[in-house]
Amino acid sequence: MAPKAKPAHHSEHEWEQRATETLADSGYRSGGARTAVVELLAGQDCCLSAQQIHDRLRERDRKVGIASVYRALEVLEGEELVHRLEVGEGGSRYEPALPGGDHHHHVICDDCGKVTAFEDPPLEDAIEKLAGRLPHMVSTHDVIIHGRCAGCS
Amino acid sequence: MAPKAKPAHHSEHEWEQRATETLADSGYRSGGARTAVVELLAGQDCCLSAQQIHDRLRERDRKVGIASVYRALEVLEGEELVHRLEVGEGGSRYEPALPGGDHHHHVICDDCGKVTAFEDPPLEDAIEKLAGRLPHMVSTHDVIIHGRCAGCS
DNA sequence: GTTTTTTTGTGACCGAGTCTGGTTATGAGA
DNA sequence: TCTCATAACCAGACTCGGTCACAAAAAAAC
Repeated sequence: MAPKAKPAHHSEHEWEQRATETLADSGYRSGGARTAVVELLAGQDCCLSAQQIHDRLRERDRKVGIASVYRALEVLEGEELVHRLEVGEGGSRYEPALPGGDHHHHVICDDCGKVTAFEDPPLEDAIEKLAGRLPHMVSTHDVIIHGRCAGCS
Repeated sequence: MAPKAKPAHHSEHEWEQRATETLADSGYRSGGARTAVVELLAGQDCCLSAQQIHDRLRERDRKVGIASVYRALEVLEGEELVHRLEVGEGGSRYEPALPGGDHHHHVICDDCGKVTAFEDPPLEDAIEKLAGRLPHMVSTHDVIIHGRCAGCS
């Protein structure tokens, strides 16, 4: 029902490959910092903050500047390769955008701050129908559920 | 379908009254700044940023400090009288919380930044059912739809 | 009206995110 | 392979939303 953390499977490498190609096609050069960010994100399935990305890269001895992380994320978001979401607590989070609307949403524990992903087809359905009724050109959507996780009750 | 800006009607005064009572019951004294914030919010039906609240109060010659605005909002959120939401673009927004789950969600135009409210019973329904399936004690939820408004297309 | 306690405003402060300038790496063309 | 224009990089300065600390002002309690 609520897949916790899917183990690495092929779609992640697919994403990395797609990302690399898309960036090249759009005329971006292959610098170290951006590549490192793409590699890290590829191995990740749920959202990370820019700071987390920065820290993890340093742990792996990829000394990229924080500004480069933001720049890379900005480019990736522009190419619709990552999805940025605001999750409260001041600060955006980023996750790889999988193709074909295959996406999940997030539950936040207001106690411990833990973020968990979930998928729910009926919810997607309701949103899709709703999108047709709005006078907007709908591109993406985020659903954020607040509550208290099992551990904090 | 998507009510733009409902004219002031009784529920707003109800909210103001309820807010005042709740605050008094919880032992808060009636200072000028918090009262001003409550009054302003009561006349508002959709979300405002702290900065917007601060500015509008100054326009009305209520010289409240920005810290007081944040403090008032923090208290009101704690009493579940206002709902805080993250809408992107760095910064929270606040709106009066109407009783009984009677709430709306928001569409953001990624071009001009305009925020519009909408209601959608089927969506609420899907979320309610989903909440039962999650291992969390769900308290609130936000749905944020990104797109391009009619004016920006 | 005096005392006690909350509330308020100011200004210093913090941290996420952005911008800038100078440096380094990339890739295309000779 | 060498050159060179340009993209990408990093560090550090800066912006801006939000918080903290503290002294002054205002409520309630007496």
